[in-house]
Amino acid sequence: MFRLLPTYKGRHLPKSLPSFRTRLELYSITATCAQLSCNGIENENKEIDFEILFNSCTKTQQAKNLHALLIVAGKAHSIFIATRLVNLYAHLGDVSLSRQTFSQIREKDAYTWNSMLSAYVRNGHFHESVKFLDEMLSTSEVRPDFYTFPPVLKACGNVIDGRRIHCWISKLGFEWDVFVAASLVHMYCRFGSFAVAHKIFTDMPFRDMGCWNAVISGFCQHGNAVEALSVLDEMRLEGVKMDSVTVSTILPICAQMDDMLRGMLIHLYAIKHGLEFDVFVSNALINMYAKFGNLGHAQVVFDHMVLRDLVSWNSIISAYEQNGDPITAFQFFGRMQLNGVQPDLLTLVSLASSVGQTGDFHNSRSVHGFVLRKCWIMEDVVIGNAVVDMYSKLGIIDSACNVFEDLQFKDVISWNTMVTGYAQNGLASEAIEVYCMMQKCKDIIPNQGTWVSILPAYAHVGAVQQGMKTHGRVFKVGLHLDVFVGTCLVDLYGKCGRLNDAMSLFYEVPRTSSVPWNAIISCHGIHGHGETSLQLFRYMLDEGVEPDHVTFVSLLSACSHSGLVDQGWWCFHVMQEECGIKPSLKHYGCMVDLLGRAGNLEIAYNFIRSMPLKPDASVWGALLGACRIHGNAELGKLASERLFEVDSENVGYYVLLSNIYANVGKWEGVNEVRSFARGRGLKKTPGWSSIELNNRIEVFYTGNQSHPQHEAIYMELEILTAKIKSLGYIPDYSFVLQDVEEDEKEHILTSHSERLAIAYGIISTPPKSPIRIFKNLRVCGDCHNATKLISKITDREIIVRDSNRFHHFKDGICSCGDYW
DNA sequence: ATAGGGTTAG
Repeated sequence: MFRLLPTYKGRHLPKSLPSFRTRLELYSITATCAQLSCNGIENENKEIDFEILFNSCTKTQQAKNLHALLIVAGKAHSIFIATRLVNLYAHLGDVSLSRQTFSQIREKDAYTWNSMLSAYVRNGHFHESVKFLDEMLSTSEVRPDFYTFPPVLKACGNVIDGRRIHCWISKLGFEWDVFVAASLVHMYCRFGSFAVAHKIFTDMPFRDMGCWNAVISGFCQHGNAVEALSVLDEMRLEGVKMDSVTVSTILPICAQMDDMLRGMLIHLYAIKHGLEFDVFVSNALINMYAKFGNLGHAQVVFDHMVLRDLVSWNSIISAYEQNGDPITAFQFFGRMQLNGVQPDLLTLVSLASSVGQTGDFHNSRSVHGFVLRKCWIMEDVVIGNAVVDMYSKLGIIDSACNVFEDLQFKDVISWNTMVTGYAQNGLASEAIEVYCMMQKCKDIIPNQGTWVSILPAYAHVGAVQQGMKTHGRVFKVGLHLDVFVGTCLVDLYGKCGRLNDAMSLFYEVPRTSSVPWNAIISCHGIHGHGETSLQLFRYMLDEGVEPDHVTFVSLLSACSHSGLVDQGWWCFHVMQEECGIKPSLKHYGCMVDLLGRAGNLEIAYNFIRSMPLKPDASVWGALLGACRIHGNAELGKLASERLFEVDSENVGYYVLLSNIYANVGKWEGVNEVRSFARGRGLKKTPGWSSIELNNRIEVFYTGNQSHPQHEAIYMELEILTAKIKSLGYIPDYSFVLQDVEEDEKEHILTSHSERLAIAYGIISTPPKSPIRIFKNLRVCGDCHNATKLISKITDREIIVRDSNRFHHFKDGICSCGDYW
């Protein structure tokens, strides 16, 4: 029967020689055909059973081969066979082949048209399906029947199309078919036309489970959970029992409404009524328990499943990924592959997110490569966004940016992800730039996520004016009272030195979660108002808000900025004994900072040695910083040795150590550290300060003379220096870290970036108006002293935020009381 | 050979 092959030609034959694999498949189908044909084609009286061939096709190529075979066998023109082919291609996901086959059929009946219609719907080509229905209605070839309408009702994307189709249904008299009516009800509910839906529903002469479910799921898809539940109650009052469809519709609602009890009761119901082993029900249960953070229950449901499909595997993988256990998520992915289940787009979304959490560089490339090979990045934004997010979480911001730029279609979330990516990698100005580009896209409407990504970027560079403009926009849409947006605003005002504004906003946002509390506690902390932070913490406890690990980081660093050693110990104790939170490295770092800054260097060192965790760079770095403040070169050397064992790449620490040596005049030590750092290819982070004027951020680098007004700035600085000298200012050369002559030292001090920014502020703003400065590094002690006096002679408030905290200078004193 | 209502997402 392989005689069939030479005649296997025509437009369906592939142009090039089929691959070995394809040929194998071709032969196997041909062989089956041959077997059948022995008593089939040769014996004209018997029909070949093509059923088995249709059922054996699992890939488009196989279907094409079968199609070719059918042409050769002269069967393809049978309307029956041709319609089956339309369906086969549709099931395999290739609508264009369905359509091609459809067009080649000369005389089509309602079956054929209906099949093509559902081919579109099944593959998500909703717009085409509605157009196709119009085509069908305007042809005289066939008349639609009640199989025609349900799929297209499911497809229509707006209520206008829905109404149009409803008219046709009424005209043709199919309105009271149960399936058609259920589809109508569902469609109207989806678009929120509950009155119409309800009318059809109550007028129905006969209602089956499908109708009830159509109403309930219609409400759910419209986001109306409360209505959905009330229909459910109504249904139960009428004595109708929930089936597996009802249960799997309602379980996600329980998760959405955070109603664990109801969810568990429905789980019990499912067990009692034997719905437990329905794949949809089990999958919905896994997802629900995952959303409640109850991985144990999710796991039990998964383990008890007899049959698992792709969604089951995706659900358990995402359950672990979303609950912070990416390692287990990956293990399940491995098991899934061992079970021969092929991953889909959603699997890869979870994997990308898992990689983002583990920081696994190697797997990030695998995930990206896999997605590229499958061409999924072109098909769906979601996976593209997930990859962008993955790269930015790994800090590979260039790759993130490349993927982002290559996205064919970008939605709000793509933009938000990119803005957040830059912001969280410390690249606030790039984040702002991307946000500006986004605003130029007319079809992108910012949402809550947009504000949550851009506001921290503004806070980071101190762009309070732009931040306030955003506040206005947020206010217009009522999102300023959203916990997350509200907290970002609190943080913005706090970090931009407007504590009063931060406080009044704080009182407006809902305060039942720890999120806004953490922000306001931290804001008072960096302003040196440690006592206020502690007071807020007490209020928080009084209001019954449960503190989390972030709360204690904010509190401990607040204590540290204000030198509240005893209170810090108290917090450290409360955290463990009363809140049951195990201290993390961050908490230990804060404690070392607190003790060290207060001058208890020995205690800090012993504290580190008694830690149950292996100290990381931030812990040793805190000790090193304390040694710099208190001029302890000996312990500093020890701390730096431990420090470079765990992190030898951070320039900041080399600078600190060399500063310690410079401070005590050990210039050979300075040179040693510098050449060591240079040998590792590390360059000192240049210091800069910025000031926001007229919605623009101006940046000054230390010693920079390229500013258009630099002459005026230096002249102003000379005048200021002369004035403050008359008030008793003596330059403190211990902050000059170069081994140079005295007059050179004075020049170095006066051209520190913060002084340039302050002088610029003084000559560019009206007298007595406050000046707000940002500095990327810590303010040096000499500048601190000088700024105090400048605030006095110019009668201005000068607010300087450095990498560590706020300094509020007024009338010759600083809010930090020289403790910084 | 065709039909309604169901589970996973950045």
